[in-house]
Amino acid sequence: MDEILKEPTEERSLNFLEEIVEADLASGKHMSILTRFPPEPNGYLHIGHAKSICLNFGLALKYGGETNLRFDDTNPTKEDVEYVDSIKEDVQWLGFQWAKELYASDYFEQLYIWAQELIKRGLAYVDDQNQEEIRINRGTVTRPGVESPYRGRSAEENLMLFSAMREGKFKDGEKVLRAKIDMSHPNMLMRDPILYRIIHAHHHRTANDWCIYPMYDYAHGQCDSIEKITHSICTLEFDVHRPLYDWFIEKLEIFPSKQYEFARLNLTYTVMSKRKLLELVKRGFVAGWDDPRMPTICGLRRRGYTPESIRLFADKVGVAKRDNIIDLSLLEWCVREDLNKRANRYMVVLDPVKLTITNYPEGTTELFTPALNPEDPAAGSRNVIFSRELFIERDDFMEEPPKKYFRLKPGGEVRLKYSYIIKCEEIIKDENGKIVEILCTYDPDSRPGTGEWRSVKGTIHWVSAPNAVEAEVRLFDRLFTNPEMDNLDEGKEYIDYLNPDSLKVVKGYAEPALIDDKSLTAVQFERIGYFAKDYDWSTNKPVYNRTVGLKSAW
RNA sequence: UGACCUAUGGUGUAAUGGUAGCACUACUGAUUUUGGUUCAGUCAGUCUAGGUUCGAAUCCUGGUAGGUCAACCA
Repeated sequence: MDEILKEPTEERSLNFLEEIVEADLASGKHMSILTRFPPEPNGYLHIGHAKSICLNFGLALKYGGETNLRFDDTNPTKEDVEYVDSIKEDVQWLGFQWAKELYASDYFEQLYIWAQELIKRGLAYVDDQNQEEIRINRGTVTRPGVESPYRGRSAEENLMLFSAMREGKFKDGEKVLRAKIDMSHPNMLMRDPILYRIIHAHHHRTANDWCIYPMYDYAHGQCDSIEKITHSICTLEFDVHRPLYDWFIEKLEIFPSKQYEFARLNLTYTVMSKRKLLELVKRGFVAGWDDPRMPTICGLRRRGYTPESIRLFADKVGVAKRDNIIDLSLLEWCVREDLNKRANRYMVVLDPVKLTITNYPEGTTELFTPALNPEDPAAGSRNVIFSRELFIERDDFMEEPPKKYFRLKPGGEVRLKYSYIIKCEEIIKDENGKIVEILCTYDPDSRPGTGEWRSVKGTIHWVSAPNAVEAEVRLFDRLFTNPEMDNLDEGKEYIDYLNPDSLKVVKGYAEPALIDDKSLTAVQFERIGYFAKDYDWSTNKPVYNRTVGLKSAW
């Protein structure tokens, strides 16, 4: 019994972050861990953030720690509560709960006091140079910078000026507070980085309390430190910021949070930059941030992706420090993997052609009760009405079929899913040669549950023509046609790769049971794909968004 | 003509000085009332040149390639 209970846990090696955490826990450096997810509320979360969320929350969950949600709101000109709300909703939808909801702006006063301390110790100064001068005097990556003429101001003068900055005595850009480090440092970030700049703008939380705002580098590490974050995980491009992160913590002698970097997620055929996504929305190429074609969490949600599938994906992509570009097919596999287990099945015909069973008695119907989901017996069953006149998929019949075509062909037999075997006897065409009706006969002895089971090569889906309900379907395809959206052809912009066929709306016919489906996940249209119920904004009629097609479904 | 980060099949990711493994993709085959699922299998990899070592994907050095950094963005 014990052996049965002892589930042979999947042998899985640790990623480098888990190794660091385990080492820190083992050495007693930390008794427990605290991570944080620190979005700037200036846009909606996307699948790339999902990786970061799963990493931060997942690490804490695995090692019995906690995770804070902290909004990095140090730039009032870009941020908005709209984004704060959507971020909270998306993190929760993904299935994570933060220990504390915090804001960098909660710490503005403490940050200000620490800045005064740096000034007193001769480690910071007020600079009067304008933006242009500061930029030029910073030097280049190959040439050292030039020290500011204001670098030698006394602590008293700096304190006075800094206080005047806070009191609003200066206009935007007139003065900044800089750290006094090394203008010839090989790392550009260490060439007297700016700590505070003047921005007379309304902040979504502190309103007009402040007109000076800390820069990312001055705020982030100290915020981590205040919260006693043990492992501050961010993406690779912040690697060069780490010396600065450590510099402030060391000089201020505060809790030694440590920063670790991992490679951000890239997906084929997908743009991940918030700036570009915002442009897609603003220029109307998509209906909004939650357009089902968007890689945003809310877009994926409307598309029918489950939180489980996204978490599975985050797990599958792994964590490392090398740049990567994940094949979209991995994401699609994760979605199918999850949905296959939980999606209810329905028959829907998207491109109908009429099929009449000539030897089936007119005016009679039959009821079949197939399982809603053969992968999950607990899902129950549904009623499917069978009749003399059906719709089948136009694709499921070929007059001149190739060799390995298993579906309906002249003189051929095929099983109608859940019901009888039929044989194609005659084709009726219109004056243009288009097939308008297929006449078949059925084998009454092939009824499931009666007599001996007979196998035929092909099984096709169908709906009863008199009973079918209309189902509007949105067939989404990838938004872009280029596999590497960060690696474009010369002279082209990402917008040039927009896929004109990314959205196709089709009116199909569905079995009536679909209407009553109450499941919260996408359903499977048999032999077609997974579809999530959505609503057309103007008509409020249900429409079905294609989540992902079935793998090689014809 | 700088500093830092990185380099394993087509794509990701393991192997921490000792048999290069796993997943996705592609392709075979078996099962199947979804050409789905499931199962079995095949193709395919250590950037390069030296060095250390009995032994190197792993350590060292040089080279090459890619990435990051010169916002009062994060």
